[in-house]
Amino acid sequence: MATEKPDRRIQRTRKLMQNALVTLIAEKGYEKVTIQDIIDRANVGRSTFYAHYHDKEDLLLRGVAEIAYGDEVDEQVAKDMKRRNAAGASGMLTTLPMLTHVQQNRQIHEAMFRQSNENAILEKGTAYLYANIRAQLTEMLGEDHEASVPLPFLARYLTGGLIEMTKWWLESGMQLSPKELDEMFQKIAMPGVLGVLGKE
Amino acid sequence: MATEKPDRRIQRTRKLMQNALVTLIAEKGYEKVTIQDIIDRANVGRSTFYAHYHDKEDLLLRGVAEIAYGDEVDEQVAKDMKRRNAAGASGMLTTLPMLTHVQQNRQIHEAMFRQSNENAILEKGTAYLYANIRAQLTEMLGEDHEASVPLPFLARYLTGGLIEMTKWWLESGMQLSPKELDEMFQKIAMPGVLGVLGKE
DNA sequence: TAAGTTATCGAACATTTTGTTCGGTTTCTA
DNA sequence: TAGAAACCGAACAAAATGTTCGATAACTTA
Repeated sequence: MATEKPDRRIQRTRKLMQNALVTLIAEKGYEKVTIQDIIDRANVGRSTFYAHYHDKEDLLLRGVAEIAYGDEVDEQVAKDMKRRNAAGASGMLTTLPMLTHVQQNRQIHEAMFRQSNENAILEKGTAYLYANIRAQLTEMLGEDHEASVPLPFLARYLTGGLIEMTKWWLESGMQLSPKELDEMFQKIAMPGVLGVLGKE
Repeated sequence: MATEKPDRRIQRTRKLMQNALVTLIAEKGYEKVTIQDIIDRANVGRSTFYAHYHDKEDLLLRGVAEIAYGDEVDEQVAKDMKRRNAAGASGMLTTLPMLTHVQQNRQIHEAMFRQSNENAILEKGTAYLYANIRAQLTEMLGEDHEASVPLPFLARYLTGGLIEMTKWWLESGMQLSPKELDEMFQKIAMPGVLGVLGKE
């Protein structure tokens, strides 16, 4: 599958630049990282950078992202999924391998999410939505009940689902009315919500 | 609440720059938009831009984001929520006002999501996760059943929830084990999934 | 291990983008 | 209509990007 291993110098240089980018993102955020920062941290020449990657994003995608979501990971997850099928775990989605993978590659994922927080306007919208949802959940729960999962966790989950659902809506040309979309959302979200809130 | 209305020239100039940024993001993506692009499109002087905003992100946050998630919007949603409470719609989350708002401010939201797609590494991870989830759903559904919502919609919703949940996990210091997190996810997600797949 | 290939270095350079300054002009408010 | 405030735009400094090329160092393979 993988082509022959390249020259050692190439491997070294690329790994140096990949690590440099990841740690720099963790420190100051993706946008604020300059090429100069990267080559200083990696201690490689300027022209060397451009010999490997076209620009910063190229390094991120072809370099860093492959560590997190390349072929090796795919194989690992595929293996874990087979094991899950063998164990006969139907009625649930297999997400454990992915969560384990996040734990094992924590730094890369922190860099990844750190970058996502740089989307200022989306972050503001997300925070707004989260606060709204969380308030509603608190109200729904009342004082006499206790949820079987942390409320912030539940609110974050719903916020993320709602936003991704909205992206789908826009990307697919807004064929549905807000009312139709809302009904679909209630249908897939509420059973689980009512369950953990002890309100079934 | 709102302070006295500023000079007309200020209102005009800011609106021009805000619109310029939104349309430019829609065209070429946030990162590729330069200050020069903005002032050309808005047809204002260079120094004028810096008289109002510190940089591009400042315009996005203090300018554009306020249109989408400022005080006026808050009031609107609050009003709609009160109406919903009056209608006694318990057992569901109030998201319809937000969806309507997205529909009414489509261009801004498209710009917002367009920017989020510029996070190359997160996008790759999301696409990977989406493909995985969608495949699992297809398998779970089988051939004899039909889902009551579009499968891509469901898969996107779950993907978004899963990612936001993971961000929460990391941000809160990874206190829980992958197994515990997975169990919580199954608990809140699966009832709705099994419901729409007709597998209860 | 020697020969030949390939990667890296680093300085120099053109280009682009950013951010600031300031005197002159236009537009607003009262 | 007079004074205040905003806008213009050219000119500039500084920072970052991206390219080139000859010299040097490191690797591979026979």
